[in-house]
This record gives sequence, C-alpha cells and structure tokens, in this order.
Amino acid sequence: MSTRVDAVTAWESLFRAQVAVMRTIAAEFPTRDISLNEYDVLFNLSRQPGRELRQRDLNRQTLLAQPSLSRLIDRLAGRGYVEKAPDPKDARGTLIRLTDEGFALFRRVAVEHMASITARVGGALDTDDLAQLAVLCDKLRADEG
Amino acid sequence: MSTRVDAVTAWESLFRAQVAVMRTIAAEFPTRDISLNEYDVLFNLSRQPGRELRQRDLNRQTLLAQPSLSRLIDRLAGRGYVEKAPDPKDARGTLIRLTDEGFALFRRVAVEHMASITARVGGALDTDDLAQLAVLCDKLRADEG
DNA sequence: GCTAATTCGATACGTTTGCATCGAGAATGG
DNA sequence: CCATTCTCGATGCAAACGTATCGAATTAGC
Repeated sequence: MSTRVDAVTAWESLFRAQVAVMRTIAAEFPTRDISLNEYDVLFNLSRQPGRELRQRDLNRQTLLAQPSLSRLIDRLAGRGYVEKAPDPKDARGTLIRLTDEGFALFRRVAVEHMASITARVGGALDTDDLAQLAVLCDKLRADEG
Repeated sequence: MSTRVDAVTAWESLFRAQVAVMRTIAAEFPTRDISLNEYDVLFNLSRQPGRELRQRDLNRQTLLAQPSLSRLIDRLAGRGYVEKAPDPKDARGTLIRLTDEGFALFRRVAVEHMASITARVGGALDTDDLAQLAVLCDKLRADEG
C-alpha cells in the first residue's frame, strides 16, 4: 500500500516546513518580553470566551508537559499577565484568566508576530495554496487519536 | 489584501496540526532509548552520503541553538552513536559521522516511529491529500528567507 | 454508600536548553 | 601581506523542561 510511504513523506515535509518557518519567525520574535511558549498560552486564552480556560484544557493545546505548563503559568501570574482561580465546577481544577495587562501584551506582540508570518508564509504561497494548506492541516488535526 | 489574513490562518492551521500529530507521535516514541531531538540528528546523518555532515549544516536542519546541538552531539558521541572528526577542508569545522551502532539504533527506532506516523497521519488523510500536502509544504519550506 | 481507580495540579530533582561569550581559523579588503 | 571582519564550535551559567511522585478531588463499579 502506498499510503504508508506517503504518510511518512507528507509528515516529513510538514515537519521540515514547520522548522524552516519557525526558525525565521522565532528569530524575529521579541523573546526579551515573552517566550514563544508563553505567547502561545496568551494566544489560546485570548480567543476563549471570558479569556479564561482550565489549565487542563490549556495543556491540551500545547506540547508542554503538565508540570512545565504549571510553572510557566506561575511565571506569567507572577508578572501579572494571568490570574489563577479555583474552578467552581471542579475543586481539583484551576481556571487561568488573561488579565487586561496580559491581553495588552499579547496584542502588542501579535502585531509584530503576524507581520513575520505574513512575510515568510505569504511570500512563499499564493492565496489558493494557503487556503488549500489550511484545509488539509485542519483535516489532519481534526482526526485526534 | 486578503493574503495577509490567509497567511496567518494557514500558519495557525499548520502549527496546530503539527502540535496535534506530534503529541501522538511523541507519546509513542521510545524516549528511554533516545530523545526526539537526538533521533532527528541521527535521521539527518543517516540520509547523508557517508552518513556524515558538518555540525554547522546539521544545525541548519533543526531548531536547536548552536550550543544545544554541540552538547547533544557530545552526548551521542559519549554513547558511541556518532563520532567527531576535524574537517580537513576547514580547520574550524567538525564532521559528525554516524557509527554503525548509531545507524542500527536509528533503524530500530525508525520502524516504530514510522508506524506511529503512518497510523496518525495516514489515518486522517487519503493518498491525494497527502501528496498535495507534501507539495505545499515543500513549496513553503523552499522559500528560505 | 463505599472502595478503587482516575483526574487534576503542584513539587522535587536531574537533564536539557538558550544566551552571552570566547578562542581559533578562514575570508575580505586595502 | 596585514588588519578587520566573519564563521565555527565550545564553555559558563541561569532559565526552562521532563520524569517521577504526591495529595486532593472526582468518577466508576460494586
């Protein structure tokens, strides 16, 4: 069956493309202000209703191990960008909420970051390619398991 | 211009897909034997003629910072999976060569790893999708800058 | 309703990573 | 040919990460 080989090849291409693009983007990222992992957390919170999310759900969006995210959040909380509150629905859980200051930081960084992405990604693919790529990647992500 | 928005959307999709797939793959990876970054180094060496590469070139394939790769290689060398030799063409450079033991380890791990990829990626997209995705990602990667 | 198994987040601890910097060698420019 | 600049890889050091483990809370099975 050729799908076996094709799947590995496609993943290889996707992974290398991700590395290539990420290198450019990371080089232009304002790491002094915030790390990419921290940005990713702010990003995920920002698009949530009420700008809050359970730590458990936040963890599912990233590749970070649970203890790593736990401490990353403590660092963000220490700098005033997020707040931690117990989940009223589940006493085990913790709700992480983006503060106004955190949202302001996110928006400020997002502007530069999106410009980097537009330059690197938009410069390599035309509109049709971009749309196609997004569809395929969404399909790939959807199939959890 | 709508390409601005599309580029950011497409990158977002690609990145999230990469995270989703990587989570599955990493969970099934034999981390006891070797880390994913270490595997990536062995992988890159394995497909090189003579199975050797300059550390500088190796560095361009990964997202690791130069000192991190330097020490990762030292660890691999300490375990006998690679060997370091001065580059006769350039006395600054170091050639990293995959040993037979390193190649054997790579092949052993690659079997399981490719099975993980096939299951996760091949299960979500059909052959046409996979081919399309590979083309788009290669195009995206090609445009370095 | 009670016990066992699971989930959630935090902490201890060793490992890995990145940033800053260095010395040695190679390229550049006069 | 010499001085300046750049490239390559290594090391000091602090920050961040992952594995193992724990206590508290919830869920599942009897």
